[in-house]
Amino acid sequence: MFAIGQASEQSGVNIETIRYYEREGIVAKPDRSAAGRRLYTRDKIAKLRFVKRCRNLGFPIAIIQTFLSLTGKQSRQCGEVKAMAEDHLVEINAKIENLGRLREALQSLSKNCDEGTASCPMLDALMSDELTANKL
Amino acid sequence: MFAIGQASEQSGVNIETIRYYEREGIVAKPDRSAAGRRLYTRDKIAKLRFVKRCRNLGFPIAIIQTFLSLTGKQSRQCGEVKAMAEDHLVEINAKIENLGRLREALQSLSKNCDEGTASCPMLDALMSDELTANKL
DNA sequence: TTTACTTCCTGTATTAACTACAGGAGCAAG
DNA sequence: CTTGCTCCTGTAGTTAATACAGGAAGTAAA
Repeated sequence: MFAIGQASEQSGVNIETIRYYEREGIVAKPDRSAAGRRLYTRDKIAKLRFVKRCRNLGFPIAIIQTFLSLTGKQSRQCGEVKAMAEDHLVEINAKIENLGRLREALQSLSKNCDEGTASCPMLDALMSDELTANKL
Repeated sequence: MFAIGQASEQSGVNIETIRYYEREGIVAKPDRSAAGRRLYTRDKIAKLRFVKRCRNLGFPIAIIQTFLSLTGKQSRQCGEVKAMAEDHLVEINAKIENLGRLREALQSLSKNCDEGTASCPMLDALMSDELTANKL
């Protein structure tokens, strides 16, 4: 079992943020030591890390909670799980596509620098609404 | 020239958010009509759309401002531009990798549903710290 | 075991990035 | 010229954190 400071270090989630997630019911309450200190299992720390990653990718807490809930469902609710998973796949694919375009833009910018040119056609493409505009 | 409502519709950025960005100096002030209404060029709307996409991908405003500033720099500052672009590429690659893993997890979840199995090994992998833990 | 140092506790306040009014003015169609 | 929409400024509320304040608990050397 790990103290909150270790949980924070291992998950990348700020100590204050961990307590905030607990207050708001975003993650389950951890056990407490005799003196009332929070004690985290590896499993709970893994969940914190997952939340951290998803937040970093721009998913709101509510969506992350559905991600987490998807894993815990009984197979009885399988149809529902499947539908939700597939809904989110569309959004995730759009994000991957947009990140790919941003990456190309920055690569092109970096390459143009080597060549002494100043403009960047990739950045213009990134701002255009011709592709995936409706997905984000 | 477009009114703020049209700019909002075309960029996906809420009207109130556009005004907020202007107040905070995140985007340049638009021209005004004789009666004082904001008027947006296609170019300004493209920038709003870019900000929107980046926010959606989890980048904070400050980073997005550096993205935007990268395009406008003189080639004199090329070295600096290149270094910043490459810094961000590391982060973007980590995001793409994590999104790829999330996608696999959801696909595996959806597939497991078809097969009647309830657990999801991919989601466990997503929560592990063995890969790219330090990048996000 | 007393002293010193660090981590943790609860509770409240502040921040970042929006989002939602309130109250009033401008514009466009019938 | 009035009905209905969009826009204006300004202020207040929301979400997701983040930052203290003041105190208790663990840790470890003197």
